[in-house]
Amino acid sequence: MSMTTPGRFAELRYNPRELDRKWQERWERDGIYRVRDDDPRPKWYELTMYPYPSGDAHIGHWYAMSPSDAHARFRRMQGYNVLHPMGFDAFGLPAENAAIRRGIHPFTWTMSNIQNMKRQLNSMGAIYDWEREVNTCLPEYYRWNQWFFLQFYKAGLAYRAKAPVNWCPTDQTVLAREQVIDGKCERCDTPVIQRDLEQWFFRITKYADELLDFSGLLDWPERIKLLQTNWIGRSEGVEISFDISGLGVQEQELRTFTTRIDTIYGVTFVVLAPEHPLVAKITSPAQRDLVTQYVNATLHETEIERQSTDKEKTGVFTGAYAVNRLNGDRVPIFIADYVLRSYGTGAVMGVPAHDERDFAFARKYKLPIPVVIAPPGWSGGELAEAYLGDGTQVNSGPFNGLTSAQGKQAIAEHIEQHGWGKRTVSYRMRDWLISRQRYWGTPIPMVYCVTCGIVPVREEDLPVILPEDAEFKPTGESPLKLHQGFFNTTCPQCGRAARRETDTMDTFVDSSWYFLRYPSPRYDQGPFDPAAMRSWNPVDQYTGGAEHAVMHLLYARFFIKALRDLGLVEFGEPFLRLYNQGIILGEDHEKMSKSRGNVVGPDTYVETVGADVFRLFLMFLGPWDQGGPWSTTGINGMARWVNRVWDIAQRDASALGKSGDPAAARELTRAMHKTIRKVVQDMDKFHFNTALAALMEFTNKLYDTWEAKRVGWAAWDQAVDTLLVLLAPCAPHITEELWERRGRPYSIHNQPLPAWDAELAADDMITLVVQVNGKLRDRLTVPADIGEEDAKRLALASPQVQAQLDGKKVRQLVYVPGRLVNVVAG
RNA sequence: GCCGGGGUGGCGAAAUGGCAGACGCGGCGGACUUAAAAUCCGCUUCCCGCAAGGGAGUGCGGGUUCAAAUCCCGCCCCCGGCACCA
Repeated sequence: MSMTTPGRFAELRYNPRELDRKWQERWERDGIYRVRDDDPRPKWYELTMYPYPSGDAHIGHWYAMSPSDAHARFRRMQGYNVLHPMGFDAFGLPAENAAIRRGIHPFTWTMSNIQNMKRQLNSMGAIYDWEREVNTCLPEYYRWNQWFFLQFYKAGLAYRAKAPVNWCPTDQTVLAREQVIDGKCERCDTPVIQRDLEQWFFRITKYADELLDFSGLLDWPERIKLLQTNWIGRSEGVEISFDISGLGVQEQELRTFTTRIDTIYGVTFVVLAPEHPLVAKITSPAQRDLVTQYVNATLHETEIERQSTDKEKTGVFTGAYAVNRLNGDRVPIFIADYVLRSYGTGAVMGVPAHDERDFAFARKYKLPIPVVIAPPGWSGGELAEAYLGDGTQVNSGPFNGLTSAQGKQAIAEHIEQHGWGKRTVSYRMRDWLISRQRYWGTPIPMVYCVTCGIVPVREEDLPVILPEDAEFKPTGESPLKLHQGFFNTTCPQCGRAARRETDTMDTFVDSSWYFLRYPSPRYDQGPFDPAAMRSWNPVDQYTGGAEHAVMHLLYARFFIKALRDLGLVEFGEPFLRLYNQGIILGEDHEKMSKSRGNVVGPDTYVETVGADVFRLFLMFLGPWDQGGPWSTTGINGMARWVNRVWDIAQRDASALGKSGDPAAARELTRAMHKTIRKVVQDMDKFHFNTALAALMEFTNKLYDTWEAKRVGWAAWDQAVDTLLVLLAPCAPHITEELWERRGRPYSIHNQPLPAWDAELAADDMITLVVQVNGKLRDRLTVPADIGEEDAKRLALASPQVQAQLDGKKVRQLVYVPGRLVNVVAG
């Protein structure tokens, strides 16, 4: 792997390696970050998304984890009993690929990666309590995935069905959705095609409406809620059937879904998805060859080809007609690949005048385009393009003259009265396909018996252990299929020979409940100790990348709602507050990836500048939620500041004398209280960059104060101690060292956060800004409690203002208390 | 195409109706040094001016307001997500 190597850095006044090691060992020995469930302080569960153990932590891991650690430490110092655990999302594809390519067993590969990543994470100096570590690839964890699966199966939330899946023709395997990038296989770039296979699903759509309700959340980014809302894609409409009783097939009607039932009188054709089950039945002998050809062509189309919106609409006439029951019109039935089998009923009514796609289709196949919703000011002529807006119903029989909004209501009622259809809701979201034709995952605990059919494994027989002695061959077949000892089993019901399900679960199943496990990671009577789980969950603050908006975050919300309905948890939302950090890009402003060779590794930085400088630098880069390109320029500035803190904290305050100038002490105290306020408010909102800027300013203030030699040692010491305590969450090692050197009681991390006093933070004198016609003309230093009359008088008296007025008449005086006077003249 | 985020000095960025550019990087100057580095101090948006001072300025164009980076309308560019969902 090529890595950007750091250049030369400013020399630190201490040895960061020794200091980091000293305190990490001491904290570990004393167990100061060990978390107790029975601590009387209020609990705070602050979680960051656990990493996939890829082997080497990169800058992105540090960018996600060191600020979240600082925030958890901040809450800790605010007086909460904080649980901030860490674990590993240890199942997944890369381990299996390593096995195929290099002959290392996925377990060995994963565990050695975890070991290395733990070393790297420990070098960060986080408050992780490793006694609570969760590792999803161990049977003690994944057996509960299987147990949940069985509960879901019993409750009808897990089911098996035939479904189209993404298939990579080169790798000869099914791909997960997230492995399909722009319609291509993420590994070999081969365009993916669709195949129908028997798969296991979780019935997430049952919770679609509840997942749209975010009222149980305390603070989530609007953006994520919007992404989930759009992903779920709820649309209200009408399922309306067309009469096909004249076709001589078993089905008497053809069901379509529309959100524009007001346009029903404008239907001039009906389109089925090529995979629609009716296609074979209704196609006329004359059209059979063409239709078969089209269906086959569609099946061989890649996803990108089929889904491309710029592609010209194509379709084939089936030779059959359907009757629009509202007006008795006989309209042709087509098949076209732009209609999706999986949405709605897999069939749509074609209203060319009021739908862009139908318009293009009708143009191409010379179908009529009657207007049924008159646009405002419509002359009665032909439309140049589809009109999608509201208007007045025309050519709509008894509904003429209504607005389209009224038409929607009236026509829907009319249809329901006649039993031709009903108002219904469609969702874009599909059920969650959890089957993976992979080895390195949780075996799905199901057995196929010739006599009994699909039979669940008995709960007491869990876990279904992933066999270690699997053979990894690049055939695309799961090693489980080839493993006789695993594959062959007996039916839990009748005892006869049976075969095991060889698919494993999507790893998003693991991450849907791992946060319930941290409070009791070794518990073996159930997925979690109910009391421990309850004492911490739900998660108070979750942090992680926004890329998980419609996957992990949505799946976990579903999972918890399902567990609630199974009576396993009492709450309906797993994560009360969510904050998304941004993404750190490479120096080339591109996403970091091994293939681009722009990956930055943290280890060299930690070795040269130490954990604290590196943590601080990442937090100071810019707003945490924004991310941005990596750059080492500036890391020196952080080392320089840390040196200044190092220096200032060790100055001998007795050199200042006992009693200083009270005014100078007052000024230092004021700066201190302002700093406390700013830092506490900013840390609370994850605004690390501005919190650190405030601490830098305060450091500069301390330098000036020392030079002036006007404060006594008591005020000085209090200010320096405060600086260290405020800095401690972000820079845990040096603050602990300096705290000790200053003779303060161990540990700084057990100190309470100081409180600010608004009165002590208040200014005596303020700068009164004086504007003339909105332009800055003067600044006056005045008492903070100056009255309106005095302020206006002083402003007018200003020579700068007088010069600007120059005979002009003063028309208005705008006074903003404590801020400015604007003289309006003309 | 639709949805979301963003556009401010040479650079990372502050400021969410009231002093634009806090803090930091880089740069320039000074002190210390035989010298350099480090450190400390000062300056650093652009233009005019010796200066005092003046003018312009937050992607572009308009508007609201005593006052706009901030609010409103129209447009351009960058990043992310979704993308024939009827």
